[in-house]
Amino acid sequence: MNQQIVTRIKCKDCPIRHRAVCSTADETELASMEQIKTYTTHRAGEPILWRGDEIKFVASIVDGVATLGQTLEDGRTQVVGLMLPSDFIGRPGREKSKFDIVASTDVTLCRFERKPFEHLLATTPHISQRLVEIALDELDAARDWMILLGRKTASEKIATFLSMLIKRQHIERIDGMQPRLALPLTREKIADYLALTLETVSRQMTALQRAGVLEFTDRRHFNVLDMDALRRATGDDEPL
Amino acid sequence: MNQQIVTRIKCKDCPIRHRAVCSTADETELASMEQIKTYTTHRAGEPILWRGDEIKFVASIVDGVATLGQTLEDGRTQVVGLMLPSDFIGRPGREKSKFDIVASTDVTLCRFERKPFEHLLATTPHISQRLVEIALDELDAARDWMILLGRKTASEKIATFLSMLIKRQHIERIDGMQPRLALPLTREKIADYLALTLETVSRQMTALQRAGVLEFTDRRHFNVLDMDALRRATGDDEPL
DNA sequence: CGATACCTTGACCACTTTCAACGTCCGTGG
DNA sequence: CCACGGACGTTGAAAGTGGTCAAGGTATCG
Repeated sequence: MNQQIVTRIKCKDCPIRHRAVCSTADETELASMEQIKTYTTHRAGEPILWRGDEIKFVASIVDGVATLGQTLEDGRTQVVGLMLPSDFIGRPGREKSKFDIVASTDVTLCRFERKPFEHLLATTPHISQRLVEIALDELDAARDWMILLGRKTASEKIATFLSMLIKRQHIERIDGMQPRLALPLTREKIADYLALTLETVSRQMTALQRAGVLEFTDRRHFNVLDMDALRRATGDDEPL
Repeated sequence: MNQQIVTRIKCKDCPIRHRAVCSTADETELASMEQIKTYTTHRAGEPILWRGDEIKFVASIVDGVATLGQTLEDGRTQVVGLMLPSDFIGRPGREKSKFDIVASTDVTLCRFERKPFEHLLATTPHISQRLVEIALDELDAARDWMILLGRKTASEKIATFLSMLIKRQHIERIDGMQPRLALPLTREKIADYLALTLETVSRQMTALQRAGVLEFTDRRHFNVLDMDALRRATGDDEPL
């Protein structure tokens, strides 16, 4: 698993303090979390947890991007979730993982051993309530992704994916500046997330560029030139 | 909304008593639920809740089948969840529904007004814990469906759908008897659930019948002749 | 008995995949 | 510093799966 323990950061100074599972914890509760947490890092491409593995820990993503994936017996794969900073990994109350979790960029986790965390949950209503909210939000997100997978065209899928990245990374247009984005996934992983092939992903991104909607500066970075056009291209009736 | 209030059934005699949100409630807790519950019925085809509607109530499905659906602006639709008896409808803590909920067969609900139910949740840990389990199970189910939508072929989708019906309705093969199934959805709704067209659904079902895997007695009922073949046709590596 | 909703089947077509070749970036080691 | 190798990405042509359009069949309910 090749993880490294890194220097502890104080919860107070944590970049995800106000969004993660700990966001509703008060000072005392935060102190007890601080005692049992560990930071670990995983290099891009490394697995964090395989399907079928025993779940020994849960964690919040502090930095980086990980994917939650599934595989059919003949090797077809589907990414079923994209985990960004503040997202929660693992499942209290479950022994084994149903999904592969893989670091897509370098990832830093704020990690809790499962048993102590379950104890914390049982004794800290603030944290368990927050976990319910997180689970319900993920359920909504999963259901939104189902209409994308089932009913959207390749170009709508790409536009929706890029819009989602902009939204979830809280990237705002500041006075006329065009939003600049980094793709945290390879074309192949994007394809696995959108249920396309990597060739189709490549072609559709090229098409969006040719249509003047965006402009790649290199293969992992682009500027959005026409945000409204991008939104219209998602096929959704409301801004994502 | 055209709903009818029907005679109350005692919780003790309720067919979903041991599986629904109330399953972990003790006698006292059950008594307080009994006080605030109402039974309502909805005829096949009637909407139970539209997207954007205020969520005035939550409910368990006692009998029948309902679908949870979404629509794109040009009318493309996707069913994102199939609600069977004991499943939970509605979202405590949310003001508005994100999905259309439609009765697919005649449906009987055990219904709670949202506010009193939220009060119950806050004061009854057994019930809120059960609701978390339900939400996490639904999240897993949604993610399983994502690989079906994204990566399975039309015939695998049909086989998976039929296998799921058999599993979720707890239909067992009793001494050599072949499982007999009722389809609770029209071909069109099945298509909306599997992200196919109704024509493809029809063709693939015919193909399964011609392959000797199943046998339709009429268009809404069939016998499974070869359960193993059906499982193999799902594309999954483990029996669903 | 007729109207309507539901289902089946066929022919054709389009979008995405597949297969293949080539191009580009980046890290490593000579 | 440059050359090599491997991973990643682009583009083109051909093929295939499922969609679309169309016609006809069947069950059910008034």
